[in-house]
Amino acid sequence: MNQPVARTRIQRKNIRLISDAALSVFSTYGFRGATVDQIAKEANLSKPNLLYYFPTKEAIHRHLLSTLMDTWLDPLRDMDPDGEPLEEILTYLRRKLQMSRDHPRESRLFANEIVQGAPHILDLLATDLKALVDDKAATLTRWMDEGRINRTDPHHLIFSIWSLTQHYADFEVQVGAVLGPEKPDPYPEAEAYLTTLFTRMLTPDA
Amino acid sequence: MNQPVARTRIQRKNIRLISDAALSVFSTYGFRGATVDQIAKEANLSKPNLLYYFPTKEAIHRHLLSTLMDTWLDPLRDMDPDGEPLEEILTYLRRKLQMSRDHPRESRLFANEIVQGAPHILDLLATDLKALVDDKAATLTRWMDEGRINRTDPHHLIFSIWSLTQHYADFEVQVGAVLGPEKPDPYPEAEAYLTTLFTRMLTPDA
DNA sequence: CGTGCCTTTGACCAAAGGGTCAAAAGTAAT
DNA sequence: ATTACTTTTGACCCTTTGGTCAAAGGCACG
Repeated sequence: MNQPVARTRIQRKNIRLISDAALSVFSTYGFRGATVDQIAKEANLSKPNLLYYFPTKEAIHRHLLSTLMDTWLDPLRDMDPDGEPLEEILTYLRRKLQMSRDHPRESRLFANEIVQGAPHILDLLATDLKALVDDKAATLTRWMDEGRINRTDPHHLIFSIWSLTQHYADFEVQVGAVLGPEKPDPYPEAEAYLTTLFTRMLTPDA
Repeated sequence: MNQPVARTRIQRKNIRLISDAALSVFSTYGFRGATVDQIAKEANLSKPNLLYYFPTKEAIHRHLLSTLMDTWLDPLRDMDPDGEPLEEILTYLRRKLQMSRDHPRESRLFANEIVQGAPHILDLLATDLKALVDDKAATLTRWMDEGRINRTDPHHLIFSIWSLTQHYADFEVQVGAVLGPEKPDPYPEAEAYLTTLFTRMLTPDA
């Protein structure tokens, strides 16, 4: 059971339980701050039972990160070079925002990992992620060359979409504290604000 | 030595050493992931010696957070209700970006704290920070009423400045990995990009 | 129902962690 | 040089933590 390639029904169920529990715990405390006991308790398993499915704490963490990495980048991957530029970018923006709303723990897992120096995925960032971003940046540059969106730095454009959307998941408690209890769901306003922001930024000058 | 009110030269020196070391360690591993031994080693002190100045690990962390909180909010506090709106906002933006560049560890300390649910400062966020933001949001709203900047959601405008600027400190390794080693300093481009972004967003339509 | 495999667990271990303490080593002012 | 005070340290303690192991308890299938 070194890599969790689930064969039986029980395995599938428990690996799902553990992954979910670990996601909660790692995203709340970071890798070093999380404990195996805590994950086990959250999953309603005994610690040795948990370690029967994943040999080490690191293996659980690795499993989560690699499972999530792909999902996380899908929206960017799906940005269509042949689509209508502004529409493609706004769709990307909205999908990212939707991911913050629907999967805040996943977002915070990555946030923890990266804030802490990305010790477990630094190589992936410098290879896979860089390649994808460079590719999409080239598409953005072409759109700018064609005069279909305003000229600007494509990499920083992408960074800005990341930071703005992930902020609502990663800094959820701060957003909640500042907006106060009478505004429990900031996402509708966020979407309107961000749509305007990028529309104004990118719509070609007359 | 319950609260570090430095009296002697040695105390001042060691409290400075400890604070600096603790900043590095807490900002890299989060509160629970950090160890007292590690902070002590980083400060070139023995563990008992460190604990002579701060009674507990929590006390060091509290000391850092409360010391930094004020500094951190100064740029927003300084946004002048009687100034030129766009200029005030862009100055705020640039000062925040400068803080990310000059004090990335401080930024990551807060990022860790807030990503992990802000257990130690949640009350401050809901009181002091909320009050300050609400106050400045009112100023922004007035500027919009006066037609001096475009109308938009003032709270989300502030959130966007936070997220965009802090991104460069908090996600430093990711930015570095994506831009690659030949672009070691992203800040000039970031400043140009963000200036354009907010200028386009806020300059009143003709 | 018996056999063989999968799953679960209580007991245990060594290392690391936060923190204490009494005694030693400095420091400063007389 | 003495005195009174501050600073530093080695040794120690208890708890938490990541991980092991052998034995017990299920489960499926002929």
